[in-house]
Amino acid sequence: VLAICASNGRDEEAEAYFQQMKNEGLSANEFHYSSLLNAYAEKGKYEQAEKLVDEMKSSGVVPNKVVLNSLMKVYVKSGYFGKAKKVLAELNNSGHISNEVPYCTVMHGLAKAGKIEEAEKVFNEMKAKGIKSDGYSYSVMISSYSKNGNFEKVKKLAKEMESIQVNYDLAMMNTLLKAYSRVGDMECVIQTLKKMDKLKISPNWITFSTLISYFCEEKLYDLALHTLEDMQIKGHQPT
RNA sequence: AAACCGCUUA
Repeated sequence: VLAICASNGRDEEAEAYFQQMKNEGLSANEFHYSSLLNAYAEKGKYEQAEKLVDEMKSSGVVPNKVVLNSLMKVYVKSGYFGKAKKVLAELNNSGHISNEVPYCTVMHGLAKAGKIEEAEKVFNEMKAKGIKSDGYSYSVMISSYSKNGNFEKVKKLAKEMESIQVNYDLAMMNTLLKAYSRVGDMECVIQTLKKMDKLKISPNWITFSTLISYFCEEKLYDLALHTLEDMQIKGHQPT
């Protein structure tokens, strides 16, 4: 049954099996709960998810961090940020937070909803807790700020990010590049590119198209063309 | 064993 739930995982089938289990008086373990909860999370059925968590608590199953994490995801998805933050606090108190991921989930949700100040609060809280930040959180914040047009914040965060040791990767670089191009800071764009080169991070087509459109905006058509050629050399198709 | 994050109107 375990295997069936997991591999069918995503759908109503899992729910059906779960019901069947209960009807037969079998006790569900946390594995069952989490896979089912995930199915709910996927569909944004937050009431169901909430009920499930209550149920599992009352039946003595301890919600592990995966479960709580999934629950948070549902809340964020449905716009219940207050509840999401409560779950987050719960995670905190029980010392279940091993990384920044849960914070990022909330932050991202807040940022997407345009509640950037809230997101920043979460962000600061995270830092205050001394949770190691490997750059994902910065990515989230930077891109939200650049979307919001808050360029000072973008720069500040970017600097801050550079001052700590972060694991740069492609998505990060793309985030930075996009943010810089929105700010229109050519210097930083170039610097970022150099850094990419140094770190042997190879650009993908998103990188290229970000660059090209930025260059075009800056009327640097030669550069844009050059970038385009580069792109083809690396085997990317221009679209 | 399972879930989760950032470039996605790029």
